Amino acid sequence: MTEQPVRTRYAPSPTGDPHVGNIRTALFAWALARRTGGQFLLRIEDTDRTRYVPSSLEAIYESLRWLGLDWDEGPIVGGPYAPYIQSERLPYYHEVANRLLAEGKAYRCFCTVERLDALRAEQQRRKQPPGYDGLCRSIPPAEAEARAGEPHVIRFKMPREGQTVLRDAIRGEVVFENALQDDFVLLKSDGYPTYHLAAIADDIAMRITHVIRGEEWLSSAPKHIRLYEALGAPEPVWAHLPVILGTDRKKLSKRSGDTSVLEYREKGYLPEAMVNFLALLGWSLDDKTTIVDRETFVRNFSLERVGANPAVFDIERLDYLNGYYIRAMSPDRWAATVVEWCEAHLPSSVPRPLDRSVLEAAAPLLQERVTRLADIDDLVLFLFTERAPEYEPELLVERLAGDRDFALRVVDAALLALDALPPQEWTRERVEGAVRSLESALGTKLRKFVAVLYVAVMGRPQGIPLFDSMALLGRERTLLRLREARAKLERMHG
RNA sequence: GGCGCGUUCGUCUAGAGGCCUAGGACGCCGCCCUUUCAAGGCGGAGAUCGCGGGUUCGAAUCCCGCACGCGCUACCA
Repeated sequence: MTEQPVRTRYAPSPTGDPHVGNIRTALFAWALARRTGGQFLLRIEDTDRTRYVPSSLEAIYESLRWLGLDWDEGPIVGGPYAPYIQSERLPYYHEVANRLLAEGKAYRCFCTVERLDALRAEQQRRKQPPGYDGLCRSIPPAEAEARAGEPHVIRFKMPREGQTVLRDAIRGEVVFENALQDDFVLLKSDGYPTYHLAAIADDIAMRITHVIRGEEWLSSAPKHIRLYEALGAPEPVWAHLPVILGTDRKKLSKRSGDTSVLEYREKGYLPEAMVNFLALLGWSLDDKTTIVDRETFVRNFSLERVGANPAVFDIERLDYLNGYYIRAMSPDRWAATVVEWCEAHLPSSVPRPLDRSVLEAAAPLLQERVTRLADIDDLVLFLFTERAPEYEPELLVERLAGDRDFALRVVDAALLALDALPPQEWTRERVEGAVRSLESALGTKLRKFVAVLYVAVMGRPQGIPLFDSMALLGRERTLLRLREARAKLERMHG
């Protein structure tokens, strides 16, 4: 509905790698900005020096880049409201706090941490709503100014009566009793602002029109609404996104599964799959659509179609989408993806650079059986080793009801038929012909005995098609592996 | 404890009073295809719409209560 260009922002705090729930918020904020032809900003909220993790800055940029969420203003790219890192904007927050102080909308509080702790403990013991009791609110301004050199914080004067109404784009009206709110801290004693001050002061300064954030902020919305009012700024459109839960229905965290966005990249998930997955976690296009590419998402996104109920992060849906996008790739792009992935992920014992022609030939075979890029590893490793990857002899007869003698006959027959193929005739077609000839030689259907050959060649009973595998492997390595399999079978009996 | 949000197949969801004997997708089961594994095709099971009251000719859809889940309750974000 919103056709006016909108300004949204993603404002993470650098306390670690961005989590999927967090990045979903970024995705929605980004989509709304793009959809309306507005701007999407990135702002770093590093006002808690004790939780600061330097490496997370790069992780934030990398996560956004990976998913294609480009920011119009923010770190690196700059913008008219720079700087976009809060620790570089301290003077501005002091200015805002002082203005509130001067207008009597805030006050200095000299209460010690000890008193606050004791107060909270007492309130809990008496089962009273916790919160600052407003002791320092009554200190005469003149006295407070005289004591300005002492350690203190600056608190906001919340109204003590009446209600504050939040009009949320996703949840409708939410009413809060002012009597239940307390005078929250604006400026900490270390001179840094709290989230409340910094976020709102910046949202105002940066002309943010739509504040899209997680549900965990819903409870503090009245504080923010009152701050907007005190600063004489028009309220933005608020939208509190539901939380994302783990399979255990608890808020997604390290305990209930992987949460770091970058970890999904390392496991071989495609950004387009992740975007599609995240887009449908809380938002829907209609009653049928489940494949939503980035463009479709942007073109159709609206806050009106975002649900208010928490969603479970179901990895199986992500897997499905990832497989879908892998199969949807053009053969060329897929081949390039395979080469790049293998160069970076095959064991270091495999010499580089890898043989591109082998990987390019295997690519189409991989495309229809890979869910995550990491699945490629086990599927192609056998092509880059002299012998078959290590395997137990029992594996050779596993699908033959343990019939060792039969397995031996299969291998012998295969050896005979394949050895008869001269090197220049070692093609997929001829290999297939040779192997299929075993049907009559052994008097059994191919499917009844191929498993032995799969294991002999690739060390596992399943993988990419056998004839292609043998063709790619070449005559010598194939025969070598069959002979080794034979030796294993002979030794087995015991 | 208080305040707030939420509650449709196992999961993501469609549904904004009659189109719902509740639709789609993932997953699951079966069949087909097939050199393994997949992929693909076809079909199936699966939600008395958290529970209880209302309002209405009629409620998944509106109202109230309850239950449960989650969030917040810091000089953290």
